[in-house]
Amino acid sequence: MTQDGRRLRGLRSREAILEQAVGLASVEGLDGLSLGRLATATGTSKSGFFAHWRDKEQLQLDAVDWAGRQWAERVVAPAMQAPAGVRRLFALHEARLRFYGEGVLPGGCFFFAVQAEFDDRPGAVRDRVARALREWQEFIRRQVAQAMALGELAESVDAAQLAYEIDALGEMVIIHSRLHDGPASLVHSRRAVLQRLRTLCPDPTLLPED
Amino acid sequence: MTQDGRRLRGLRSREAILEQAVGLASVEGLDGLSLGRLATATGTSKSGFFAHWRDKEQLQLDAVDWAGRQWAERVVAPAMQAPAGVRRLFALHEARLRFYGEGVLPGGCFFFAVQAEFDDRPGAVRDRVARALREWQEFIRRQVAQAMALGELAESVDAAQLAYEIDALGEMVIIHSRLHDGPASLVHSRRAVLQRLRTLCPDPTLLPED
DNA sequence: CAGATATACAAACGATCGGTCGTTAATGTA
DNA sequence: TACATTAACGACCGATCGTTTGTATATCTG
Repeated sequence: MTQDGRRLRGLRSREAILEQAVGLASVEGLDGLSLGRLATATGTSKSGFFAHWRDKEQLQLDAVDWAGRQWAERVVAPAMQAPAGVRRLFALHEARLRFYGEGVLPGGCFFFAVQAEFDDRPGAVRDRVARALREWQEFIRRQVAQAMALGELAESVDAAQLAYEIDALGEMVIIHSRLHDGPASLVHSRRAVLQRLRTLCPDPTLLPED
Repeated sequence: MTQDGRRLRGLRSREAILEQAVGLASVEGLDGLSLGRLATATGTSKSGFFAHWRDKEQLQLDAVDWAGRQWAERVVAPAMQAPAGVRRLFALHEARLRFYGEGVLPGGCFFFAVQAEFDDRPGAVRDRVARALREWQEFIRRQVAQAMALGELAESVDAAQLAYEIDALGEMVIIHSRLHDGPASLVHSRRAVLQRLRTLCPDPTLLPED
């Protein structure tokens, strides 16, 4: 093996720290997360972080990337196994709800917490978050367009509009499930998207009834 | 006049401080808002706050109430002038979008910022926020039920489900408009709710076409 | 093996945090 | 008029914040 000592250990602890950081940030935000608490949670020292990152902002930027990769692996990738079109579109929404429902992150959703924190605070972190969310929104829009091309959605559909609605109904789960409804929010969100797609789909049998 | 001196001045500055606090909290959250910055913004001293509130949490609780009153005056009240039923329901959504679009609060929406901050943090503030949002959700649900009773919405409608969808599409505007789309988000949100209501309404002429 | 590099730490820095204390002056009450 | 209350302040407290410095050591590179 080429490297089994310092380098690998460094990578490992780097990954471990980022995982903890993303988890904690999903609860208290990326700025609300203090280096002191992160050190306690990872069982290391505050000053040790500066061997990996120049300052807190660099750590925040890497945390955003890490959360994006986690989302790609745990939400996007599973959904891509469904056949392209309206089924994949709904699989995407269900994978998202599963991600929330399983409590993968203690705060529910990293990006929700972070965008609420940084939407009014200019800077590199805000730009990185905005880009990630723009790519996600654009990804949904492409799935809608593909479903239209396959004839699985009415031609009258406005792809950007439908993508906006699906994303809104997904994002809303975090707010509602944590603050009052609990699991009822998941049901509402699932049903809303399902019925919306079934209405627009010439062949509703492609989708579950309920 | 019964009081024109110390008492009234106290009330005035109390209100002025709360207004500033709600505005700042819509940007950086209720906890992200520090007493030092609030003092600077209001042109007073930190220690002066403790003549009005026992500690920061009491100020936060009053800020939640103040924001709730502002919402009632600037969103609910105007919408109540529309005739009951599906028109009032849509007027409610439009009043909300107007509130956001006019930039009444520098951060867009107080409750959005605060619920993202406190949804995972037990305590009195979280409970107060949760109650306010539950009442708001319940208020929308009653408007849906009333529209159904008036025969302006199909009987097959699930009131809680529709209320959830309308609220989700309203809340989402804050995220999207601040982080990427800008005004396009307002258009998407308006259209989504309008078309949803028109589909469910036996007499779509009650609502604008677009 | 020698020297550079990478990982990690404890200790301390100035700044800022929420909060306390003592004081002053204006006002309301008896 | 005498006294209690209220609004507001400056000075200061201990805690915590992000960050810097210096140091020790394990690992790579030559």
